[in-house]
Amino acid sequence: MDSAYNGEYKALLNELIQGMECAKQLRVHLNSAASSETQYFFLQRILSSYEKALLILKWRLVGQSHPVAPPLPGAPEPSISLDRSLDINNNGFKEQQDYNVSKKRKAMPTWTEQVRVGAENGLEGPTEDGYSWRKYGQKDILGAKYPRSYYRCTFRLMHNCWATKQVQRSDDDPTVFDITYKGAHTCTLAPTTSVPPLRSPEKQELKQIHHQNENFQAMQSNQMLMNLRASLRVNTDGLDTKETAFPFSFPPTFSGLTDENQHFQSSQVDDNAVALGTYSPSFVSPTTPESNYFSASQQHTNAFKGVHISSANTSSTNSPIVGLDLDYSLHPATLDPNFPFDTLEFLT
DNA sequence: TAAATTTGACCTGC
DNA sequence: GCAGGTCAAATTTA
Repeated sequence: MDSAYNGEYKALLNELIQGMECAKQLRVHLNSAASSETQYFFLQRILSSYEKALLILKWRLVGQSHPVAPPLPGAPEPSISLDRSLDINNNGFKEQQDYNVSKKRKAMPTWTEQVRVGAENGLEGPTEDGYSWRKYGQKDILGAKYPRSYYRCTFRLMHNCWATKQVQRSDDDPTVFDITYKGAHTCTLAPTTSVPPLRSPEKQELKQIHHQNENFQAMQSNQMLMNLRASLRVNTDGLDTKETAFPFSFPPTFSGLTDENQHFQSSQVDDNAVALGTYSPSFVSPTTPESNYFSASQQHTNAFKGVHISSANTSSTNSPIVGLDLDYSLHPATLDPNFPFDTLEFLT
């Protein structure tokens, strides 16, 4: 197995894991009567993971490295388009005869993503995809309410990177951006963090929308924290057996609500729960308050488990039922299944 | 002052 | 000929 194949395999595995994780989240949100926007967000993430996984498989099947790791810097790309609505047949793959190598601009590999500007991704959506872009044009598109912006890789000259992307705001939903990527990046040594932030109109609009959402989310989070604090029950069935070998992964950290002073007592825990000590909520997701994240630690083994606690307000009782899912363990080899966890706390 | 964005002109493909 | 895509000079920003 060569290194390129290793990289593709890992990327594929990563996409599938992400898709599975999002499906789990969606299931939780469906059961907890979360907002349709939250459910839509996870649905989009699942679809995106499937598309990227298919993209990787597709390139492997035609004997090419996928666009994340192109075969040769600056080389013309094979004629492959992944526009979901046009080019993928019933099997999800295009006919082999269409893979003609062409030097035409339109022949570059193309794929499209739809990104909703919302609480979950905020500014990390359309403009923060891990690469550095420079705007080189903007055009009014016939029949479209909003102009289309054209970006190319900042390192086109430095690293001969010919990746471009087009960003267009949806007519129907101004919070949705259609992003079309063309060409592969060959500038993996040039992370976004080394480049000053973009000053595009999209960025400014995104900031405004994000700011408007923040106040509402903080209010939601406070209410959720109070509800959870008032009636927390933890069901730890199967806590020590549901481990996986996948890397530990939590949602991005938000700089929003933090409350270090609130503690839940272990007396609030079900009889079948392991001794968890005190709960120290220091973080509640402001974006998905129905779902809050904890970590449970075993200090004697220096290991901890990722624990996903969700609350579902039931109509028959005033107490929200809190279910506990063990998602991933960071160091499964070092976990002692017979030893209780020392703490259960919100992630920060 | 360097780097990024804007915008009108030009190019390309259908 | 038209619409979309790109170029490059002018302008703006940090």
